[in-house]
Amino acid sequence: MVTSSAHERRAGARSTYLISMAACPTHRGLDRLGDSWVSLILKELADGPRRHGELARAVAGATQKMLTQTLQALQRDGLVARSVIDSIPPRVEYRLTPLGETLLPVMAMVTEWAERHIGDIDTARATYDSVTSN
Amino acid sequence: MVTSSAHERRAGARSTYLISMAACPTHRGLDRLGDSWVSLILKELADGPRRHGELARAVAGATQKMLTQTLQALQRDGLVARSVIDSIPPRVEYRLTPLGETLLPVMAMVTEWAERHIGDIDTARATYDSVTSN
DNA sequence: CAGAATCCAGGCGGATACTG
DNA sequence: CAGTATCCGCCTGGATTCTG
Repeated sequence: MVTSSAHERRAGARSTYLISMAACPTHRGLDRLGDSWVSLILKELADGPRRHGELARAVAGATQKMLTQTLQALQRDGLVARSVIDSIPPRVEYRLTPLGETLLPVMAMVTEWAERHIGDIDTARATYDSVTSN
Repeated sequence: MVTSSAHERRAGARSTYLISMAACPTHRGLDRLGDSWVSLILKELADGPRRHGELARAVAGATQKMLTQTLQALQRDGLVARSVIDSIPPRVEYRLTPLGETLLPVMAMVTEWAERHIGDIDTARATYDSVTSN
């Protein structure tokens, strides 16, 4: 099993605070979106279906392992659909499900925010570092 | 140093693919927001300044270590401001910076999406699991 | 009360090799 | 081409203890 987040897992181990956060949808949602390669994959699939190999190239930097793993997680959550056209060689296509498409506007907003403010963050970071560590 | 994301660090280690993702603002933004406790802290600070202890209680489930660590990261990114009113016992207040406040609409949208669709995700997940593992 | 410091298990993700 | 399986180092985050 590849799916449940670190928190879910740990929450299962000890008994406490299941209540306080496990049920928070926002937290859970961000947990998915934050999952390292999700944003890149989603961005790629936003333009239409992609084959496995195409994704591998587009999302360069992701290990093949991570790519498959992430795609499976997205599939499990019903955000991405996988279809096999078995021929030789095999073709596998991934596409957004309708549910997955509802994510695009959200992603767009995050992107807009990030592009607008990433500079401020870098500045703040540089300032903080120079003040702190010298 | 507590700050740089797993990817940044690993990207530094090996030389490849710095190009393809390190610079993507969306990815970087989500990397922050996805940071496990950020959403909960932000949610709390959205209603106004909070003391350390208040946050500790509100974000129950976070270790003291994680709380401090996350707050420092947010501070470094210029999203949260820390002010010390030194008295005995000491008071420390955290509040959103103006930059941090620009995040609230984004968070709101994520929250709305999550609340609306988290059910679908759970359904999809249950279906997937029952099909896969039986 | 706020937080820094240390110790340590367990999980994450990279590299590699192998199947249909 | 698409995907699985195994091995393993490193980082993350929890528990605990100690200051101002």
